[in-house]
Amino acid sequence: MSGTRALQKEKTRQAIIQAALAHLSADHSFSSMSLREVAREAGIAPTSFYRHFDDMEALGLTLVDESGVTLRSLMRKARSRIERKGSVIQTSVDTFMEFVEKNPNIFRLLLRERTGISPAFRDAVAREIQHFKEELSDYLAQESDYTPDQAFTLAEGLVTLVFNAGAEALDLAADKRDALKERTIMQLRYLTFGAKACHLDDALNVSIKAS
Amino acid sequence: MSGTRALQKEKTRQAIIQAALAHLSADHSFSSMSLREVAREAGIAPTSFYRHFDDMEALGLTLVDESGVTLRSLMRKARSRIERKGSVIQTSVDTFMEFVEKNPNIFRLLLRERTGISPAFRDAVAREIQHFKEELSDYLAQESDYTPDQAFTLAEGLVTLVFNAGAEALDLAADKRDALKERTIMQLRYLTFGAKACHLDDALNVSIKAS
DNA sequence: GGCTTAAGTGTACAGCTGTACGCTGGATTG
DNA sequence: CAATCCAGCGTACAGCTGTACACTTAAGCC
Repeated sequence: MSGTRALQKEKTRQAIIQAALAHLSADHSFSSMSLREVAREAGIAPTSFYRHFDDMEALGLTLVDESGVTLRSLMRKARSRIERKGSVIQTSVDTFMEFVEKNPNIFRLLLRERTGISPAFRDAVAREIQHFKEELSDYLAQESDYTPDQAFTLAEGLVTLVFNAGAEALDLAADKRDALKERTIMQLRYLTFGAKACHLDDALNVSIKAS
Repeated sequence: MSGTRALQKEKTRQAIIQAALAHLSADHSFSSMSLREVAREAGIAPTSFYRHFDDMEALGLTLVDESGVTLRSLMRKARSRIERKGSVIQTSVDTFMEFVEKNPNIFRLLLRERTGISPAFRDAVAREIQHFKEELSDYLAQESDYTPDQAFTLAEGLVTLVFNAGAEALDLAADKRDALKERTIMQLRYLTFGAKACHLDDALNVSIKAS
């Protein structure tokens, strides 16, 4: 029961995971990656792969799950930063952009498999993003007094804008990245301000919606 | 010079293009499509493919260009609808969603290759979307009196939200699609309203930005 | 200390891929 | 009419893929 065996197994399992992540890049996606390629990179025989995963799809789903863990720890970090410093929007964007810069490959994985070939992948990524939206929605509903629907609509918009900015930042030179970041921040402000106004509006039973 | 020959050539060229488009679906992307597959579907020998395109990438770029044509005709249509009926946001979303529903495969192509493996593809798609942003930006700047920067920032946000909604609509049942459409419209309203407010704000030299 | 279990190996095979090459037959040209 | 061109074909080949199968060898167990 000491687990010399189990320990070694876990070690090569991690080697496989790391090999797959390492091979991700702008010019190499997970779906274009072969089982043999991963095995080669991990330093094992192709057939040994099966001792750890049923097939490449199973490995991919594991990667998505792992990236979910990373993302959620990121969110917790952002929240504590907000509680210390205040500015929700600025902090969120900074934190997210930091994540994209530090984990471009994980982000690329999510980005690509979100619209990829495998239904299981698409679902897994969609679930991660949905988490993101819901957590932000809860936070917003609690801070201001939006209705649940309004909070979710706003949160969804914010997440969409930030996520997309991250995607564009990936391929951008550092100087243009700052401009993008600024535009994104403005867009988030517009959205938040509009939501607030519309909320007050509803409360007063007036309508700006026709505008 | 009558062109029986050239005519036939154009015909099989179109057959190739149509074969590629027809084979696109939720579970089959362009990048996962082989040259032989396209040739089979088009009813020609694999090697005949080379009489028309250098390789699959060249065919892909052609498809992206064609989709650009479709998109731009779409925009013109939307604009004339707006001039007749008025509501910018509602009309834009309706038109775009109609496009996505009628040309899911073209939209999938753009969506996937935007984050794909090939730099040429990514650039081509980015250029199409940039067109979109710029045309909308011009339109906004002309209708209201935003500064060019503000107009572009707003346009970019709007395009991002609509494009993403289209992507999500692809995999959604019809009943949930309506809810998504409604949320998207609200988000666009928030964004537009916030931009307007912020613009007036700037003009008066006050600041809501700290909010 | 012997028996069992299982992670990792090497070989093998069928099926797919892109594409080089030489040919054919009908349209085009002079 | 004869000469040329060229879209489309069939064959061929090397290189890659996933994975079935039988094996070794070291750890775990009684």
